[in-house]
Amino acid sequence: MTQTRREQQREDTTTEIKEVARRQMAEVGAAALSLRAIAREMGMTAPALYRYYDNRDALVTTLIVEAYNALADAMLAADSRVVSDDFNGRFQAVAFAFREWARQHPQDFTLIYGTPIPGYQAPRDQTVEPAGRVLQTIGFVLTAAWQAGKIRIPPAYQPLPPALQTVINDDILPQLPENVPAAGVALTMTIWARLYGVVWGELYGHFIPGLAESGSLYHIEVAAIWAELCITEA
Amino acid sequence: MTQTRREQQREDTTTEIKEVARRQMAEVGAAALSLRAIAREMGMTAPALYRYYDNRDALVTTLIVEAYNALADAMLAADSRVVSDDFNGRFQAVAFAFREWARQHPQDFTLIYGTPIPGYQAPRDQTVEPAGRVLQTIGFVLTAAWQAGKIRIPPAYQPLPPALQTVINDDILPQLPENVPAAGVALTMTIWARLYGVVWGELYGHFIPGLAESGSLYHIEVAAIWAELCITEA
DNA sequence: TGTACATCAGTGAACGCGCGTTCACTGATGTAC
DNA sequence: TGTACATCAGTGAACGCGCGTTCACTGATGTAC
Repeated sequence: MTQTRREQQREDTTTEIKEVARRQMAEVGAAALSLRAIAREMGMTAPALYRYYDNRDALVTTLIVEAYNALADAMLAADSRVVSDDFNGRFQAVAFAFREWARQHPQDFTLIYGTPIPGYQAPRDQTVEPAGRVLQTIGFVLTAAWQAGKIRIPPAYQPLPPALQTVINDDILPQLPENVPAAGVALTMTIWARLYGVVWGELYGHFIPGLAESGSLYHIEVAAIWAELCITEA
Repeated sequence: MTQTRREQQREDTTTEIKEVARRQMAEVGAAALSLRAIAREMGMTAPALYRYYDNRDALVTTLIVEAYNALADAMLAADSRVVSDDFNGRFQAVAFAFREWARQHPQDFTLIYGTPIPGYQAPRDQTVEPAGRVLQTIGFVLTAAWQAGKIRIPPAYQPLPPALQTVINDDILPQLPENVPAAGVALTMTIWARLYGVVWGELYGHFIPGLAESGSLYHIEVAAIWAELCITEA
């Protein structure tokens, strides 16, 4: 089924709106994203944008969903480039893809993981699933390594506090493959937090200015995470 | 030296401006902090605020500096409430004070560690020192525990990558007490990142909705950090 | 192939609102003699 | 204790700018016969 000229143009314009929006987020921040400014940069008038998005929030939602998906895809792609039984290699690949994507798309990374936009409420039915994909990508590698007997779940995760155990059992595990242990879900989340914390700190200078480029701290952290999990045969 | 009525009033008004500003940050976010809105809420006209702050950015800088200091003070106070040779207890106290303060002052926590305000450039000569106090509070406890031989610096930190080693030696160590090892500085920063990552994730729902209240994940993470550092005598 | 009609992208004016900052000013508070 | 003067908090009008969204419209693209 081929596209008519009109459909083609509509697609192009939609793409351009998102591109311009992302560029503007980099300049003025997501909170100040302005339909009028986007239209101006595109040489259109603002009301024309309402042909493409119901309102400003709908555009933001699209940007958020695409950002989560792009990040998860980048991580999955990195994982697939490593031999599947090199679990340390796969974890490193996924972890560095996370950082790389953040550095290449700081405005998108900030959109999804930075301060929420005041007054904007993300529609859960659209954003929850893509947001979960990022965590699942980390969890996927960990699960594989764990099932292969190459990593352990640290003692601090066992037993889980009852409240956490319940939430994970009820809300999370049903949506995951079988054989994923509840403690592994908790572990995945804290590992995400570790990666995120260092990337964010590098990105916005919460450590030492000028340190971000090298990524030294991130290298150390990724190595430390694996060392903590890895089962070394004496 | 007693204050005149005028000085007293000036102080009160200055305090009130900051209070109102913080409340507004909670509502609309730091990026949308508005002098006119603050004045309105105080029953004044906007130009009057220029008697107290040179401009909007000057007010923001004050809020940032006070937030860093309040957080560091809360952590130091928590530390001082624990017997000084109970290093695990002190670390837990400091770590939980960090989380508690974030939960009680989410707008201030977001101001200092969230997305930077677009167009606002923090004056380094005012913000760097207070920002450092937070990291130093963590480092202070770790250093004491390390000097007492109770914790080790994990192998991933030794040797440090040369670039990192150089920056720490040149820019950081001169401002710290003697006997602080360079690897300890790096460790302090990644530990901050771990605490920060979990707190941020809880605060803005990047894990599981409804999980934040219990703090289960944070408990696990704090325990896991100490377990990784602790030297257990067999 | 040609004509009549439907679709829909984009316009331009308007509504009602917000902002930071400046300026000349009023009037209360504080001070020096 | 009383008077003259200096200080300074706060006002109100103005400048020049921004925003999201609505509405009635024009004119090009696509479609059915």
